[in-house]
Amino acid sequence: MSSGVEWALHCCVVLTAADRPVPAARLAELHDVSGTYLAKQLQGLSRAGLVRSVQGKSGGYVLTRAPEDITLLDIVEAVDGAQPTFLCTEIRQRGPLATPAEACTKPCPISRAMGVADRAWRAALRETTVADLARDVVDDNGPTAFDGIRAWLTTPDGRN
Amino acid sequence: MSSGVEWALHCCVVLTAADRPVPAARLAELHDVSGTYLAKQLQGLSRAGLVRSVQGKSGGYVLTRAPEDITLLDIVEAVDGAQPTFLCTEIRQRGPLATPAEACTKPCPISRAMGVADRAWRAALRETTVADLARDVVDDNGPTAFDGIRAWLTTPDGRN
DNA sequence: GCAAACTCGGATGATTCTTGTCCGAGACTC
DNA sequence: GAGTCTCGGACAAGAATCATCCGAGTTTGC
Repeated sequence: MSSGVEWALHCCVVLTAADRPVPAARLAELHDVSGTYLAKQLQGLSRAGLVRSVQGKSGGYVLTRAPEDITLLDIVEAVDGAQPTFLCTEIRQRGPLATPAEACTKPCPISRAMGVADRAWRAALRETTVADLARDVVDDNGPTAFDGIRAWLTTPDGRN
Repeated sequence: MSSGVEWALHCCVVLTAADRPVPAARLAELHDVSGTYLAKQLQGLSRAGLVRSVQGKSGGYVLTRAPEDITLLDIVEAVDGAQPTFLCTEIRQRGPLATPAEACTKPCPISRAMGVADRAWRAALRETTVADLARDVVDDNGPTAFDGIRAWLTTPDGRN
């Protein structure tokens, strides 16, 4: 799994605390990661409609939905793509004892079993929302956890 | 997910039908894949103890356990490694507002949620055994499905 | 109304991991 | 005891990720 997913997840959580657009560069500085590359992940979130990009001088990214309506699966699929973890290449149709194509009406048993596991994984990701994560953060770090972040995000531009 | 996993899974299923060691090259020919590379995956299965390698003239690979005692998870972890799909890089401890290390007694909420999903995926893979897959194959392709494979596998060496 | 500055977005290159290959060590057969 | 076939680990090529740059568009302030 690409590490860009981790960055995107953290960004979505901190965007919960922001009440105005936050530039990608600022999010990158907060997490101490490559700003230009984080921008790529945010573009993915933007294409998926999870965040809205605001251009111009005081632009940046804002969540489009309420945190309770954004699931982990939404973010993972937005960044890493929605393709299943296991891709069946139909090797049963190859080789000297290949199964004829007309007999392959349904996916092969291996593909089916992997599909079940893939759906279980996605179902688990769908169970957790960004709001849940934000609540866990305050449970872990205290109710003032986001106050400092909100203040830092909205600091005009001065080096802190 | 690496495609070597798919090859290894198919190999384990067909090894169910073999009653003597099958060389890697023969398994590769059956599936029409790179023999030298398939050998690499089989090495992984061997290290994990799922198959036993027999050297010498009539050597090859044999399953070490009964098919109903080999789960999909065993094979996936043997080939792809047992590392979790999501690796937390602890970016909460980086940047200007880094969480102090002494406050990080437990994994961050994001890591925990991803861990839940990862365990759900693995639990699903643990539910299916190689014996289940073999049974599904005969359900799909008829009771004689493995007869041809067994005969072909045990054909001495002649081009068929 | 206009210039300027700041933002995102897609096109472009380096690095790491997967994919694919090779040859040597060891074991069984004859 | 020689030969032949097997696996096992070390060695390159290709692909995907990771990282970067510059241009298009928008808002801001004058």
